[in-house]
Amino acid sequence: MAVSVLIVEDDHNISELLQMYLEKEGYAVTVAVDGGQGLAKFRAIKPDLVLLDVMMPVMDGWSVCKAIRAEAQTPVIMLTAKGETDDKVAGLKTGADDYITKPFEMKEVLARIEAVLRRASGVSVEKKARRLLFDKLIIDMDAFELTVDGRKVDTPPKEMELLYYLASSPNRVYTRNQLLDEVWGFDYFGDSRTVDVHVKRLREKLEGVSDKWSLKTVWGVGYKFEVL
Amino acid sequence: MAVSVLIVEDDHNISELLQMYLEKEGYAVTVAVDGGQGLAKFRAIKPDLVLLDVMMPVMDGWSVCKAIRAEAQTPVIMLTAKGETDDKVAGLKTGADDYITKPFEMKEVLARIEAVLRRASGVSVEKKARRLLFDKLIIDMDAFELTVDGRKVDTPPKEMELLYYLASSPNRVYTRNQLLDEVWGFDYFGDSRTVDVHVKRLREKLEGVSDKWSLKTVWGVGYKFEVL
DNA sequence: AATTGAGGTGAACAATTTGTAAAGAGTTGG
DNA sequence: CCAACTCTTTACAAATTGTTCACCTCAATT
Repeated sequence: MAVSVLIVEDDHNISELLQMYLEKEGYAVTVAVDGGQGLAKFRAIKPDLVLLDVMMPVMDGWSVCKAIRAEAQTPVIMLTAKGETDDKVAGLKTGADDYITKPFEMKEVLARIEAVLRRASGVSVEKKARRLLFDKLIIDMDAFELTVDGRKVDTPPKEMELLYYLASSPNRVYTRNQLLDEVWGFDYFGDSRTVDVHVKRLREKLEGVSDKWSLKTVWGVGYKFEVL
Repeated sequence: MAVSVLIVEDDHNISELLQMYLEKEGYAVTVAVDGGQGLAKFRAIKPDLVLLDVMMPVMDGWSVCKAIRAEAQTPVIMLTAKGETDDKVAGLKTGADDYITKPFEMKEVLARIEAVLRRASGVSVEKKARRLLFDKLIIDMDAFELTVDGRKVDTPPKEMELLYYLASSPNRVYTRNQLLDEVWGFDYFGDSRTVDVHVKRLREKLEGVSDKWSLKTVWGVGYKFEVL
């Protein structure tokens, strides 16, 4: 059963962006464009979590939050512009579980949603392994360390994330565009050859280390982390 | 089984704030709005701990405390307004276990509750170590002291907490935003570069002391306390 | 074998991130 | 209320990474 999220946000650009990203992650997303509609949809669908913009005409986020709190314990994450809220106590009183300051990164939003859901419990959020082990290779995203043949190898963020992503699904091929979407973010607009360069640099660090795995090119398609 | 706390407080703002924070920490909270109700609820639910406002109409905190003491050893923490210092003397007689002066910080309340519960024992509060030991480094959050190479080093609160947080999970990277959330509080809205400055000042105190650990920057990600 | 398009590679350049100093704001204790 | 201390912000230089581009190599197809 999918986890459902209600987005209450009057800025169409933002809500669309959120919706796209969350749906990609497997959430069932519903969007409301103002406080009143938000409350109505909240009652109708009883979502597992609410993303709530603070600044909205007519009925602002705090009021909606308070109303939601009056009838359910559904976790609420407020979307606030920086400096928008001076009164932290007021915020806490209306019962928000977390805040996200605009402008935000999608990765942060996802992380917070998972954190809040985990805290609120009841809803289980399955977690991916943050540490991948292969022959003479450890990809540790918690420590953000790449260990090759027992030695730590300094590796920049993009390379780490790319390798982690590929190695998370061994033997599966990804096109450059898929990798750009997943590792760089779907809002990235750049040359797909950028992927090649990162693969090349990863290969410099990884080649000849083990014959049990390798970063392979699938001609005309993309790349994969092949494990024998 | 959750630890239960009874809050006896006539100021609705304060009790609500306390309740919210404590519930977030996993406590089962019950609120009473005056002394009489407090005593009734105390008898009904037999909480593990009582937070008791001193200034209340009709039946004040001291009377309630005395009544509680007459029938149980349940730990009691008194909430006193600043300037009611004479209350401390009275408090000793009525058997309160601790005092918190308004206005208080939630962190302090949580710390005291845990301290009192630990002292009173019987109730087990699984706790993180408040004292971390590394080569030539002692981070003691109970004494709030940092000992580097055998010498006490005067260290401001934020730096202590930041170091403690990082050192609590050695080798794990935290982003600036995660650190702001955990150390500064999730309702903190400020520049993430503030973290950098605190790290810098910590480094001044810590650099060159031991080769077994260090405060490392993970470029593009954040910071970690690395232990070899 | 030639052709064509995809991938490899090195280097330049651009963009981002971090270290640091210093100033100003905020707090605390006497 | 002042003095001392702490925290936050800001600015700029330095370091590092990310991106693009040109050119070369290689694979598949005819």
